[in-house]
Amino acid sequence: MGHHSCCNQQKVKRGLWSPEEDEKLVNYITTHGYGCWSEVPGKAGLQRCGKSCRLRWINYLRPDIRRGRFSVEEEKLIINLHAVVGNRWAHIASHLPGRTDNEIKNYWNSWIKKKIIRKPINLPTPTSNSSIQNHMPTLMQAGFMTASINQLQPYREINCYNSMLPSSLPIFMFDSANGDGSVVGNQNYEPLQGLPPLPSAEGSNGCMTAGVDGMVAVGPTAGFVGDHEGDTSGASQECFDKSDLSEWIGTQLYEDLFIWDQDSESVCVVPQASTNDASFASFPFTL
DNA sequence: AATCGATCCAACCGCGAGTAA
DNA sequence: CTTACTCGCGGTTGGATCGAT
Repeated sequence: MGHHSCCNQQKVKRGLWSPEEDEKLVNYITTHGYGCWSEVPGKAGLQRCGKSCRLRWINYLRPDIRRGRFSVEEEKLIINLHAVVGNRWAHIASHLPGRTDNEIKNYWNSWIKKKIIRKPINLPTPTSNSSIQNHMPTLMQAGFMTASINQLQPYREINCYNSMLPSSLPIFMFDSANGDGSVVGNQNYEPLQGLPPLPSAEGSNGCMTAGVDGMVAVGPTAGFVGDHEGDTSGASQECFDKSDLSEWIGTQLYEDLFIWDQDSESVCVVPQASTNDASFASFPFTL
């Protein structure tokens, strides 16, 4: 495509920066500052566009930049922040002094590739929900954290595999009786402490529509997951909006989550870092 | 040593927001 | 109100590097 508007009137160099260009930019910025990036190339004697200068300075040349591998603490912080704000890299970077949004984004994308790209596995034909339970080790071996929902009915029907789940794994059900999505607990039916109430569920604002015997599972870094496969109520397949759930999700991190839908006799996988419906739907496992 | 696929990451692109004229 | 322009952001690309064979 075309160049930036700020580059149209001049012949600009592109590609990697040379040490000489870096030196010119650093010398100019350190003595004059950068009030207007579009003026920087001309005044600094660079055949670059202002946008390129800005990017080079912010991502590489500024003195407070921190390079090298991310520490464990930084990694945790990135994961936690991503669970809250999603792909708002600049926001995440603002919490990590010396790190750039670009660096964090690159790190995250490569991390994602390592963590979530897995091949589908063959699952056995279930005769009952317990048969799924029998094969949980297989799923675990394949690298998935697993959970199972006996029936997608109100929360009292939750049937999970307690020993295989972290105690903090949040599962919350949409209560069709009162249109309230406020029931939150872990697989032991214990309410999770210190969590704010779920956002109100209103179909018009991206939250799950009232009246659906739906289920929402908070996946790993996902903000939301759609309601269950096989829902024939005709109601919305809308999800809780990620931003609405961000406070609730907080700093939790989970591995892939298996959801067993008895109605459709299928298992769906909520992949790590799934961030939308499409991603959810792209991992169906029909038995 | 050579080859080649995988991975990394610096840089580019397009878009939206803000703002001045 | 409209237009033009700049800045900043997130998504994407492609060259450089790494590692396995």
